[in-house]
Amino acid sequence: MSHALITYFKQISHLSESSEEALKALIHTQSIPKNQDLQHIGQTCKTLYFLKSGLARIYYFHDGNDVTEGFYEPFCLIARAESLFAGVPSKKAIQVLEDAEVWSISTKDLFGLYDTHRDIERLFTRLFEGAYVQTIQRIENLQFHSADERYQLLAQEQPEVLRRVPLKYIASYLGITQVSLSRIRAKKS
Amino acid sequence: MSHALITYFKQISHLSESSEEALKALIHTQSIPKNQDLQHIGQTCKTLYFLKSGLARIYYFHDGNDVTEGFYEPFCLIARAESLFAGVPSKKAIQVLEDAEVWSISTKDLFGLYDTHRDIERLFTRLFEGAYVQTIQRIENLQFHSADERYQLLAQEQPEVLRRVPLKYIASYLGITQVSLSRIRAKKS
DNA sequence: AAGTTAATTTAACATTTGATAAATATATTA
DNA sequence: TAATATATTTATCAAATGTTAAATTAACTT
Repeated sequence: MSHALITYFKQISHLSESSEEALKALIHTQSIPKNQDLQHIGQTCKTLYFLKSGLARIYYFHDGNDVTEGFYEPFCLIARAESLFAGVPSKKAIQVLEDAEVWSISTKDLFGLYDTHRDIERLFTRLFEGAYVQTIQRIENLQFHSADERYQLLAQEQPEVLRRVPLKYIASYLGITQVSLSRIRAKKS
Repeated sequence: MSHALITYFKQISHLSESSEEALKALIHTQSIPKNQDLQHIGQTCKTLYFLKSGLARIYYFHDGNDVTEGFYEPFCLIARAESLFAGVPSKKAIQVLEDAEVWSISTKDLFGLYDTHRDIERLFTRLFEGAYVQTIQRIENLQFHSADERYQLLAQEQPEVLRRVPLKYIASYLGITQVSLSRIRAKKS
């Protein structure tokens, strides 16, 4: 029986039959209702998530304000890498924005497979490299584009987010206030 | 004879005697004069750099303007990861800001050691994880701090940069104009 | 050292974005 | 459906940052 997540993994990096089975055994599936946290602020990141359906965000509080760090669509690796790799509690939470089906993998279990299954190690190294590259590109975006341009870029890269996510979450992701975002949208139409 | 870079590596992650030797054999040393590019725009990243002395930056052009992406001090991994991991030419260059001694390692040679020297693979995975974590933290900084706050943060984290780097490079790193930066500094004193 | 170039500061004004509050629209619940 | 809570837009004014140009300072060259 093929597993959609494993199928996706195999597009990223080759997996042996045995690695495929070993990895499949680690994947848990959960249903999470809209607006619920998948991981809370203060927990150390020890689980990797992938959405089967729905939409999620990572958020934190800055001076009491809710700030969205990123939006995540199905099959995209969701993890708080700054906590995972530093081994410290995360100031960020993962929240599901719609009723969602979620796949999760314990990092402890996963890393335990690295010694005997190098292809699995390679796969996840690749996934994290991809996430790293996206993070670099996001800096370019934040560093030298106006709020307006950042909005256009989001519209290009994650159009679903604009359609399905409340503006208040989008505004902080773009680094502006809701009011500013509302103005930017008003100019378009 | 101990090699300063290897000594640094061993603080990050354990290396066997043989890995230490294999790695040492890959390290090249060069002297680069002030303001010279170590890698040019358009080249695909195939070399990792570490400064023995001096100071460097990664920069690119946005709408004809020189934008500094980051500053690098001795022993810090310098690479254009978005090019290395995607295998595409980089829009960014690496420039030395002072006369510098540079260690370099070919990624092809390095990756060739991964199969036989897992501790080397682990070491570099760690180095890139560290760079990734820093990139995430930089986003937090850019996303919700004023120009003033971003300047203070740089002063805390890389005070040497403020002392030794021309303001024009610092301004674009902070995502503001030179004139704005000058104003911010004027307020302090 | 004088002359030249480059870097930094200052000033004046324009534009963008923030803050606050009120008005409107949309979604949720009894 | 009515009532209530949430989300979004609009308006006004204040603050931050951008743009351009000129003045000053520092660095480099002959």
